Amino acid sequence: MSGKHDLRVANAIDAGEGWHAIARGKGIYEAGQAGGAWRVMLGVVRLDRIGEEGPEFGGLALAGDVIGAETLLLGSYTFAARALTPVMIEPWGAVAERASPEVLLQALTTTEDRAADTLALRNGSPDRRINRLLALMGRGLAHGRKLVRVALPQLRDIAEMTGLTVETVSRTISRLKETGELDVRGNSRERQVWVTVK
Amino acid sequence: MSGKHDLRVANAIDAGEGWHAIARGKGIYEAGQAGGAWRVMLGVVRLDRIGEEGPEFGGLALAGDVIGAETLLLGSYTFAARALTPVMIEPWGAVAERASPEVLLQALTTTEDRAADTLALRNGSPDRRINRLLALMGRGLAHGRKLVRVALPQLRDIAEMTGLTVETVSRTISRLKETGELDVRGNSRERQVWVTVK
DNA sequence: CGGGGTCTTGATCTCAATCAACCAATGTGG
DNA sequence: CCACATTGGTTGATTGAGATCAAGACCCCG
Repeated sequence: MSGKHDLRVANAIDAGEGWHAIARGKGIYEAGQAGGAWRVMLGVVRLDRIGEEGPEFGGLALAGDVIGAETLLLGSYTFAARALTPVMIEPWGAVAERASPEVLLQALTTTEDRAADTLALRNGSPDRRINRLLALMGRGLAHGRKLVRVALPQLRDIAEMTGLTVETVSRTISRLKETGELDVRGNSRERQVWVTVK
Repeated sequence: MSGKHDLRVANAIDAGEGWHAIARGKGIYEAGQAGGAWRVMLGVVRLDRIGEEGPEFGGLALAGDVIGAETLLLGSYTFAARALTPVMIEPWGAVAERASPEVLLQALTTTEDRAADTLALRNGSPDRRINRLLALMGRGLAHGRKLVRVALPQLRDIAEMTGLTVETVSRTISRLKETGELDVRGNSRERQVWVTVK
C-alpha cells in the first residue's frame, strides 16, 4: 500500500498502510525539498525555517497536527521537520475530500493555537518554560486525561525551543528531578518523563 | 453597504464598503465574542490568548493576513485582537467562494510563516529583536521595496512581543536613535520610524 | 488644576549566559 | 578487541546583560 506514495521522506520506516515511523532525532524532510503533506499520528515534530544565520526554530507539531501543508500550494516544503520523539506520520491531503473547507479550517485553527503554545514556551522562568513544554508534549499523547509518559527531547532541542542554553536546561531538569517535581526514567540516550495532563 | 455586516467590532469606524478603521491601541474584538473573520488591509494587529494568568501574546497579523478564521468553524473568537498601529480591516470569508481550498491553503501557509516570524522576535539581543520587529512591520506595508514609515507601537506592546521589559525597550530604542540606526519622528503619543525593507 | 498613563533615566541586583572541564556511552578504524 | 574520536549530558566558577525598583518628566483628559 505504502508503495503508492512518493516516499521522499528520509529516515522513514514503512509501517504499512502508508504510515511511517521516524526515530527520535531523525529528520523527516528538509526545506526546499519536494514532497507532500503529512498528519502526525504520534510524537512531537520540530519545524525549522532558514533564517538569516542558518536554520532557526519555527514551530512545533503534535499528534493530530498537519505538517507540510504548504506543499499543496507550492509543491515543496518551506520548513524542515525533525522528530523530537519517536514519531509516526501518515500522508495527508492526497485524497481530494481531505482538502475540504472544513478540514482546512480545522488545520488553520489548530495551527494558530499551536503557534501561541510555542510562543508561550519562551515566557517566564526556566522552570516554567520546561514544565510548559513537557505539558504541551503530554497533551499530544493523552487521549484521556491522566498521567502520560513523554520522551524527553535532546537538551539542545529543549534549549532552542525555550530560548535557554543547554547548561541551564540541564541544571533545571536536574533540580526538578531532585525536588521530585519531575520523574525522569531511562538512561541518558532515551529518557522519559511522567507528566500530568489536565 | 457596510450595514449588511453584523458589526460586533468594537472601536471600529465604518469607512464604507464594509471596511473599518481602528485607531492605534484600540481593541478589535475579544476572545469568546461572536463574530466573523477579517482580512487586515493595513497596519499591524496583535493577537492575545487567555493564558493561565490573564491574556498573553499569541501572535501577530500583518497587512494581507486573515484574522478570526476560527469563527468560521466555532462561531466565536479564540483570540483577542488589538491594533498596534492604525489598522484597516474588511470582512472575510462571508462569501462562499472565498472559503475555497486554495484560499484557505494560502491563509494556512502565511499563518505558519507568520508564526515563525513571531517566534523569531524572541531570539537574540534586544537590538536584534526590536530591529526584527520593525522590519517585520515594515514588510506588511511595503508594496514595492523601499523605505517605509512604520508607526511605533506602545513600548508595553513591544516589550510583550519581544519578551523584554519596557525599560529595556525604552533604553534600546533611545540608543538606536542616538547611534543613528533608527530615525524616530513625532511626539511621544504618535511616533514613527523609518525602516528599510528588503 | 489634579490624576492617570506613557515614557525616560538612574542605581542596584539577580539569574541565566558564558567559559571550561569532565564523564559516560557510542561509534570507528586498525 | 582495543585505542581513539565524537556526541550528549553534567557540573563548577565567573560575569554581565537585562530585570527590578525607584523617581521624575511629560502629556492628555476630566
